[in-house]
Amino acid sequence: MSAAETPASSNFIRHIITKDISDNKHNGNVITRFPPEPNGYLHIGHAKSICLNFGMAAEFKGSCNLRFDDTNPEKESIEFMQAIEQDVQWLGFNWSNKHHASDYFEQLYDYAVELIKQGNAYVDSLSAEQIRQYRGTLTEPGKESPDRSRTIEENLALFSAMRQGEFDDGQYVLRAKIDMASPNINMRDPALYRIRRVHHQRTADQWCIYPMYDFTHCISDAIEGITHSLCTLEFEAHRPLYEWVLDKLQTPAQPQQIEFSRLQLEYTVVSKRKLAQLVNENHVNGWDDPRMPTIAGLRRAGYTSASIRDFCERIGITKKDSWIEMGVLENCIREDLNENAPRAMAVLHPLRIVIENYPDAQEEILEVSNHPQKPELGTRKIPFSKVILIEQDDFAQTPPPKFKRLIEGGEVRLRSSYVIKCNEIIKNDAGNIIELRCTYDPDTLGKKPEGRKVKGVIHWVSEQHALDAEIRLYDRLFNVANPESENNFLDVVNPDSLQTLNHCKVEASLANSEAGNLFQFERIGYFCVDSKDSSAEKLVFNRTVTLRDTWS
RNA sequence: UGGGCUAUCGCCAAGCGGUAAGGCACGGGGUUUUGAUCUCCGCAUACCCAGGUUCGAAUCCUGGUAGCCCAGCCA
Repeated sequence: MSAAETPASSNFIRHIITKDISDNKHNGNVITRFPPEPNGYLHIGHAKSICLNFGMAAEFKGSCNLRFDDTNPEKESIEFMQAIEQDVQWLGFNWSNKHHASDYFEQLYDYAVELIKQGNAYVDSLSAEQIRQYRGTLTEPGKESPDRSRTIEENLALFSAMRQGEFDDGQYVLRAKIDMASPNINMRDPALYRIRRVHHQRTADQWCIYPMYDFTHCISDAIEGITHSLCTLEFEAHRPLYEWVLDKLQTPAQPQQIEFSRLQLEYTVVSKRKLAQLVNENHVNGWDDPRMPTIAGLRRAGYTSASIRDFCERIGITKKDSWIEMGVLENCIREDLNENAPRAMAVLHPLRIVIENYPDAQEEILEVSNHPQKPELGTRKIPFSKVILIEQDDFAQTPPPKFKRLIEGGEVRLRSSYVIKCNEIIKNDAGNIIELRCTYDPDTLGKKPEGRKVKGVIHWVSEQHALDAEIRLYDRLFNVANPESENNFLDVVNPDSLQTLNHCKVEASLANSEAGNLFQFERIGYFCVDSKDSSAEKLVFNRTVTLRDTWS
């Protein structure tokens, strides 16, 4: 894991923690937490937060908790919790402790009672709509609720009755008594508890009142002894409230909230609501669709956890509103796979070639290196025979300038094999090229041809030995850099984000591949054996990313 | 036009008063049985703008400008 390595460049959070340690703040401890709400799958933006929280803890010999912020049962589920745990672990991190905000419901209730006893919270009977009106605007102060002057005894009785289920949903709400004229709208008597008769995935029907984020999060942090509560920038305006609550209550610790900017990645969306919509309206095939920026989607597409960690390291941590180019993410997986993925040959759009001077029944077994720069990755055996398949666009009847593949009367190198020459083009009645007649030079296996230069090298498979495969070519999900800025982001979904090729031919050695295996199909890109749909009977590969292409 | 935050190369990002790191992208050369990889070279007299302090400013001060966040009984 990269956490132990010396970072190439630092960030402001590391500076803060370093200084806190040298000041012996929090007794020199570093305890962080990753606190997702289990209302969807984790995405690449969460990966940034996970790497930061777990990374800082590891770097400073501290600890990091996983905490489910499960205070809004309407949207949450066990399925999401399980997926989240799996994704965090897959990313390579282990939490010190696993908690749930719901573990603290009883303590939270007691703290709320304490606030009421102090005169710092009250039960309000205003409707949601009235509260909104009373709140004022950005430029005008709000006005106080008539219930603000309720006595402590009344508030205590009412709050208890709220818990006992004596009121309807929405009839009352517990509010912090702060300042209805605060220039920070979040401080205008924010709601702390609401009545909601919803079955909770963990506490079942034990509660009919649920604490709000602003009340729950700071106290949960304090209970767990969190020292540095790292969150995204939109919570910046909530920090005064976070501190207000902890200041009023006698909590076991004084965590410090620090905000950083959330990840924005071009050509995708990173909002759980929108990702859920893509799934629910079937624009993609589930949360783990390889086009999704979810951890599960990236994993299924073939991204390694190391590449995602590398990405998070490279983009850095700041408070700037920044947009990361998709090329940065793609570059991370290319770098990993170039280094580690064994090579193989696959023909996506086959064109038949008959080698006229090759003996009919002959077949040779070629021993081919799995990686051109890493002999330690071994070799594999590839059969060569009279009829082979090449990529349709590796032949051109009227070649464009600088074309260095096969042309009529020209020669080309078959990767890891012989040099062939095209003698004749066979077309069908419709005028389409259906076959090429070639000859091979038997003296070019493993050596350069005599007296001439052959520039092009193309990949191929032996027709009779090749395996059928379905290959899924994925492209960016959206065709504009910032889909979120559209009136309706669904209008800019890329209709060609998935192209399924059903009659591809791959080399025979791939018969033994297993779900999740990664390969570089030479000259095409990196591909992953699909973890759900691939089988021995029907191989299915997902394109993770193309090779860099400086020609076309 | 309330409050908070941010502004360094096309995109990220170091820098914390001593004279602009690095990555991605891009351009060019070399190697190469992947137009891949690898490798070499180039790529901000300049840090949102305008003043000021200083021997010296991206870093400090003053005043602007632009962008982002906040008016859920969501998180």
